[in-house]
Amino acid sequence: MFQKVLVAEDLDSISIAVVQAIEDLGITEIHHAKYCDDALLKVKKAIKDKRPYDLLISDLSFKTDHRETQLNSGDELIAAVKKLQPTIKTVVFSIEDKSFRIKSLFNDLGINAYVAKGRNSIPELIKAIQSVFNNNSKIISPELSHALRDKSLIEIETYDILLLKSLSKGLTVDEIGLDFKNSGIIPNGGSSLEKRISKLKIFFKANNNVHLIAIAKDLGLV
Amino acid sequence: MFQKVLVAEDLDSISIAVVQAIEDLGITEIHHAKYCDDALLKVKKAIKDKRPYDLLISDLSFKTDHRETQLNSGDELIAAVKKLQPTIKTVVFSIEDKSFRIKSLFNDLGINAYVAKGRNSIPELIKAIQSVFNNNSKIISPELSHALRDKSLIEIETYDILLLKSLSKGLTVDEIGLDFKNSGIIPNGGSSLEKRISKLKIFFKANNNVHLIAIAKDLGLV
DNA sequence: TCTCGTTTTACGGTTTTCCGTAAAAAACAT
DNA sequence: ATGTTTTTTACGGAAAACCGTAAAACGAGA
Repeated sequence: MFQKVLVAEDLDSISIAVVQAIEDLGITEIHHAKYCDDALLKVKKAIKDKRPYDLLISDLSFKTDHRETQLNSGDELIAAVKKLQPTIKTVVFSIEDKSFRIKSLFNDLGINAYVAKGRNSIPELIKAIQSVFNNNSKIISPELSHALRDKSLIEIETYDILLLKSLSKGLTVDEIGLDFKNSGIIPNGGSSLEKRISKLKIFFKANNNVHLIAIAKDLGLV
Repeated sequence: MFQKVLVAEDLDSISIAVVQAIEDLGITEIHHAKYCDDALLKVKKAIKDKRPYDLLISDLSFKTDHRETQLNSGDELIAAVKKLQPTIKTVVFSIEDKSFRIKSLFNDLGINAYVAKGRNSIPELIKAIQSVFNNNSKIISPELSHALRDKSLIEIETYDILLLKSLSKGLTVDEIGLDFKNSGIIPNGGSSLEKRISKLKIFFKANNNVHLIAIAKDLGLV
């Protein structure tokens, strides 16, 4: 089994159970960080000491508080950690259930497993850790197994997200066009932007821009 | 200390720590439900057996899954329980941090304490339970103590929420007017609706309707 | 009942969205 | 190079949002 494990999780109510579960797996060296920044520091130190972590278990969203932080999400933490230690195994443990998000974790960040926090998630987490140790990859909670197969969101790209974000900031189409032009983003013609928004409205079955943003917010796209 | 306590919490990773914490308080009779419906059943049975619960600790949001449920949130659960047993003490333990929401829990549902899930929430939960036992009320996590004082959201009423919800469903102002007329909600004239929306836009510093709904979504108003 | 003040509604003009069609530009294959 | 397809942009008209002003309806107090 893994020797040295790091848990990044802000909620104490959750980290207690996670750490306990890992202990029950017979892992003795377990460290825990409540902030992404602290987690990264621990990873750095472990590498420096020539005793790197075998496994990182991370949440995705972290509460913001008084403290100034560099890294603000599990995504950023994992990206930063993998830069320092590309071979580390990673398991994400989060409440997030949007296939769009989960897919990008596997494809863009190359995580090894995704376990959704739920009514029976601790046993699932255990199984996922064991599976990752046996060199399996792309482990995912049973109730979300559809997420990786789900084709429906694959055509929503960064450009669309940026467009939705601009709309949600209250910009008009004209203003977005200018903004994109200044940032060198294409297409940026008013008509193209309208067309793209129109496509999104059809895709999400939205009646108008207001409806579209409401849906995008619900899906966690923006 | 309380004799008999019920915990309503869907996430196993959290309920483990909560139950442990309550055990450490010396409470021996602790029950736990993963669904609101189950929690209500337990309350009913306890009343029938003439051994009602002294305290209910509940989460607010519960995941939906395959199971059909009557009650879908902690709000609904607490309302239903208080109907059967008005004197029961209630503590809400949730990630929610919108002052609008928390205020309504105290004012409309009459909860005794609100503890925000966070980096140090288990000790806070313990303190809150002890405080409620000593007949204190309106206990709230330190980082949210501003929420009850916060005047800013007090003038946003049910009517405004309904209006924002209608907008977020993609209805036009005309359609909302008709809808309100059919439901006997006043005012329902197009001009009045526009004026009200305009007020909301000023209040929330929104550029247009799209922006307004984006903000409302962020605040958890709709 | 009358008056004053507030709320609700009506109306008109401007801007923006919304939704077609079509031209221009770019990407691609042969 | 040349023709074809796809993408991007331009344009125009109808609908809705946007925003100010003014009339009508309502409610409380004298």
